[in-house]
Amino acid sequence: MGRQPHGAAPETGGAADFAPRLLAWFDGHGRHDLPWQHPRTPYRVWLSEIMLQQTQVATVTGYFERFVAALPELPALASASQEQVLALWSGLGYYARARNLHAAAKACVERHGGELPRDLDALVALPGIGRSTAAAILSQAWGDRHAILDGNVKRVLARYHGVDGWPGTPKVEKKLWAFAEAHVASPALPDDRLPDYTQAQMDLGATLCTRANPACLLCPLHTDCVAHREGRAGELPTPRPGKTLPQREAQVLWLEDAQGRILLQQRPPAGIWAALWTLPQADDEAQARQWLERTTTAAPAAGASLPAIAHAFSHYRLTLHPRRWHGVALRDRVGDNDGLRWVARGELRSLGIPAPIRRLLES
DNA sequence: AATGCGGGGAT
DNA sequence: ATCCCAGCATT
Repeated sequence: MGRQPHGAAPETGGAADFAPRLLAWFDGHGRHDLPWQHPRTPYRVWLSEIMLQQTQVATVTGYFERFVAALPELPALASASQEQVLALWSGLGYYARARNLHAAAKACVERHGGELPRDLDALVALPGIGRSTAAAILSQAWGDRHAILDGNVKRVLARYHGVDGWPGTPKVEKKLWAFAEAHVASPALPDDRLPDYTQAQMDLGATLCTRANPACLLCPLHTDCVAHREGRAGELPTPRPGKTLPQREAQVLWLEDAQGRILLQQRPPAGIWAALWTLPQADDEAQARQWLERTTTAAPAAGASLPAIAHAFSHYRLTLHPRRWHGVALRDRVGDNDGLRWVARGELRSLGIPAPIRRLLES
């Protein structure tokens, strides 16, 4: 979409002003000191974008600092162990991101000379990088002209253009992509300002055009914003259809040996908490007793019950019922192939452990 | 087109 | 207690 031929058309005149107004606001009010902006290398931008998927900035910053301190460049990540990568990710959630990141780094060493490719399709071909993440990397690290469409931009554009419908549906998402592409193609967006433009959209969405209580009167776009004009900023974007989450229970077995080491078990490579280390888990008390008798010397009835732990996932709720035994040994015929491992307390921080289990063990 | 996949911040 | 966040992969 180019400039209007003469003057500003009443309905769409705001569209040509989108980028300039956003940039002017960004220069004075945007975030210019996020950790991945200094230096803004492709590797650091990539890592930040992956960590920021479905995760807020305040949660990410500490993880980002620790990760780049341990693995400062792409080749270091490629040659790191999966164990180290998962340990650095431990507590951040969505662990497939870490496995994909690791695999993508190896692919870059194999196929791209140890660097991220400066090409949208080549980036999207890497595991864990979709269209929006690829565009964010290219625009922020290289200044290339690509549109992003993350949660912030979806919210800003749904309001600015008055787009109805939940953005999770392909139909609505397609509309939003079209608007995002139109704005980034505007001649009013200077060639040298793509990194700032991309950051500015996310900053606006994160600081002013927030989900609840948007600060419309401070917004540089509010005079052209359809939602604001119609008093619907509070209703857009349309919320996701509600659903009641299923409830599940699990028994958690906290076993310590004579030296106070803790028995951990590595979870299967797929599913929830894939490949992470957790306390042995059973679906109910009967299965817990059976597993204890078959695998350990622990007397099932001797376990001390601990307070239940409520943990919410995005798709179900889990109530964990922990019990604890001391002075336990494994039975002779239990091999190493069960993914079982005695772990000293000091060793816990070097392993990928789900957040609620880590909290329990450190309580 | 729908679902699986964490954890925490905001209200 | 509820929603959803700098999404992507899989089915």
